[in-house]
Parts: sequence; structure tokens; C-alpha cells
Amino acid sequence: MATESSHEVPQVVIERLPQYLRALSRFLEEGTTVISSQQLGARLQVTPAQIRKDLSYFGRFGKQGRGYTILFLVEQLRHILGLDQTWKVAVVGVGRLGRAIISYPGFAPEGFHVVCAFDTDPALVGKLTDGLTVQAMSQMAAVLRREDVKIAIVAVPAAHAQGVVDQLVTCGIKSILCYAPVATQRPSDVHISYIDPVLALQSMTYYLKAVAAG
Amino acid sequence: MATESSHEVPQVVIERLPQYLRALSRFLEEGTTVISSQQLGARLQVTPAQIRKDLSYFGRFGKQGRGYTILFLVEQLRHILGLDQTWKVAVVGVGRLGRAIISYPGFAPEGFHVVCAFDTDPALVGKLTDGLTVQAMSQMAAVLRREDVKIAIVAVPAAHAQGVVDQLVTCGIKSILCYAPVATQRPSDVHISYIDPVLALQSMTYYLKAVAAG
DNA sequence: GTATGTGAAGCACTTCACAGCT
DNA sequence: AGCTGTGAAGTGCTTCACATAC
Repeated sequence: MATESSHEVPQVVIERLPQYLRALSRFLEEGTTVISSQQLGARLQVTPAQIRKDLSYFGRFGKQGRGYTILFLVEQLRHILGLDQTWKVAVVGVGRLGRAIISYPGFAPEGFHVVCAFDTDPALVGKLTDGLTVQAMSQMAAVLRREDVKIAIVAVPAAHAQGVVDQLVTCGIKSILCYAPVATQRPSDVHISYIDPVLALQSMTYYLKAVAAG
Repeated sequence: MATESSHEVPQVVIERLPQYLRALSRFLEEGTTVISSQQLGARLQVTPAQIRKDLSYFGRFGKQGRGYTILFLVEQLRHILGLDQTWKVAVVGVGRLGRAIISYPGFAPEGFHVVCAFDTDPALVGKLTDGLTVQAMSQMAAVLRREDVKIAIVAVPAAHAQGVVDQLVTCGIKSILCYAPVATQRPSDVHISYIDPVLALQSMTYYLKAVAAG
């Protein structure tokens, strides 16, 4: 009971669970109520064994001979991932990209609510953006604590990203979604995911080039 | 000479090369001309052995006792990745997100040029968006061929993504960057990368939840 | 002395294959 | 008959450690 089991579940597994969840929700909408690992895997292009093994890290959710009751499995996955609650999110950087993130309609339905926004630019501070008042960076520590924000989205220029990450870490933030195109240093207990379309394109050209040469 | 060596280099390696390239470019800008795998790894939080191994798939680019001449290594990596040329890109879906992608200033400096945009909405077709005229989906096959476009960015609603991917595959497109939140079916020789902030957030909450409980 | 390049060892994730339940 | 859950086997990526080169 001393150590949490967090590290026994491979991170790749944790990254697949939200995909399972999303696909299962769609099956539900389509009227399916029970599903096999076979069927789910076909939709997601994952092997059935992979799905069963992934789920087995957390319990026994299926019925042999039948499959999984989708509604039940969805509930379980939402609980495992901590998605049976809402999460407050802060956006740092309210330029073109930051504004797009703030007004992106895909977060709220999934339980992620942007509740505050920060920027260094005095010309932006105090302005309303989609119902949010942009606040000064100096306010950040106090606001994050008061609002109990646990997740930050970084949308500042590359040159400022490291500084912003440092500040967020100081504020006790452990989860960051970073849109800035730079690898940032941080303590090992801070999770950062990067959204980086240019990196994605730059890997794809390797395969295009190879095909063209073949 | 029969089989291309594409499959001998692990995909994870290909995904790291653009990161190396970006970090190296920054070192160059800072005035560094020679670097060790140790120094590069420290910046990217990758082990030196990993970097040396990754590079060894493609040749010997360093000098023992010294390290790597950055300018030379950058050139080599750009060539390996096929980044020593420009690539034309098509955007499919010109809603809010599609417009943001078209006007994103980060692609062109890296050699990715959005040269055409498509949408089903007759109200959008013919309109100018950042210098591009939105075209009807029916034009797609002809335009992609004429312009020699090899990469497509999908920015349509989830419900239409599969259909669009199917059309792109029919057009011979092998590389797709997909912003729609759905896993799409496709032939194994078609590469799709997903940009999906919600999935990223949904994995992060697992660790937040675990910390809160511990 | 310093840092690369690389077989070999180590580790982690994936797939197999089958016992067990429905 | 069908499908899950899971040890065991298989695969592939990462790290080690050292010969080699400067």
C-alpha cells in the first residue's frame, strides 16, 4: 500500500486507453451494446490480444464467450483515466494560437474547461477572449492555486516556452500540453505532451522520399 | 536491390531525427559549430547512446574524440529526411480549423507550402482564404495530380474524416496529417499522423489522478 | 584525454496459445 | 461454440561497454 502502481502500467497502454474509450463511445452511439476485442481492434487497427492485455492491467471487464458490455467498460475506463470528473485548464499565451485553443469547442464536452488565460503582453492583459479575461503572468501562481488548476496548455513562442514551463513547474503544475516547437527541460514527475504538426510532417517526408526512390 | 531498406530503420528513429535537426539548428544559431552526442542529448533529454545509435543507421557523421560538426550533420539529416526540397501540401476542410492551418506561419519556413484547399460547403468554394481559392472536392483528384501534391492535411469534422481519407487514398496520397479525432482505416502503405490534443489530455489525467490518490 | 560507432546484453512491449468460463 | 484473461514466448528498441580513432 506504500507505492502507487503507476509505474507498472506501461505508458503506451495509458495512451491507448483514451482511443479505446472514444471508439467504444462511438459504438454505443451506433446502438451496439456488447463488443468483442476482435471488433474493437478492427475499428482501431489494434490486435485483439493487445486490447485484452491492456485491459487486464486494470481488472476483468469482459465475459468469456460474450465480450464486453460497452456501457460498463466505458464507465470503467473513464474512472481509470480520471475522466469521471472535470478538469480545469489554464492557457498560457494568448496570441493567434492561444485564442484558437481557448475557443476550440472540443475540450469542454470531454470535461476540460479552460478557466483562465495568461499573457505577458500588456496590450492583451485585461481584454476579454471568449468570455475569459487575459491575466498577467504575475497573477499566475495565485490564480492557479485559487482555481485549483492542474493542467496547463502552453501556446507561447518557442523562445519563451522554457521560461513558461519553469514558472508552471514552480506553481506545482504536473501536466502540460505544449504547442511550442521546442523540447523543454523539466523534473521527471512533470508530464509534457507536445502538439507539433511540423515534426509530424518532417517524419512523413522520409517515407515519401523512400517511395519516390524505389 | 529488390527491397527498399525502409523497414530496417525503426519508425521511432525516424520520428526522433526531426527533433535532432531542430535542436542542432538552434545550437547553430547560438554559435556552436561542433557538438557531442552528450550535449545534444542533454538538451533533448535523450541518452547519448540513443543518438549515436540512431545516426549509425545512416552512416558515420562524427569524429571520434571531437563530436559532430553541426553544419554537416544538419545537411545530412535534411537529406535523409527529404527536407532538402520543398513539399506541396493540400488542406481538406476549410472551417475554423482549416483556416487556422492555412494561415499558420510555421509551415513555409520549413519547406511545407499549402498550395490548395478543398471543402464540400458550396458557400466556401470560390472564396479566398489567405491567398488560396477554396475548391470543390470534385476538383481534388485533378488538382493534386496537376500540382504534384504528395501530402494532405485533413481538417474536416470527425464524421467526414473516413470519407476524405478514402478519397485522398484514391488520389494516390500516401502521407496524411489528420486533425480529425477519429482512427481512420487505410492501406498499410499510407502514413497517417494524428494531431489530437484531447487524446493527449486524456492520458495525462491518469497520472494526475494517481498523484492525487498517493 | 575525449568521443564515436557498434556488437552484445538488457529491458519492455507485443503476440501467442490455451485454460477456463459462459 | 465463442471469447476472455494471462503466463510464456517472441520481437524490437534501448542501453551498455569497449575497441577505435582523433
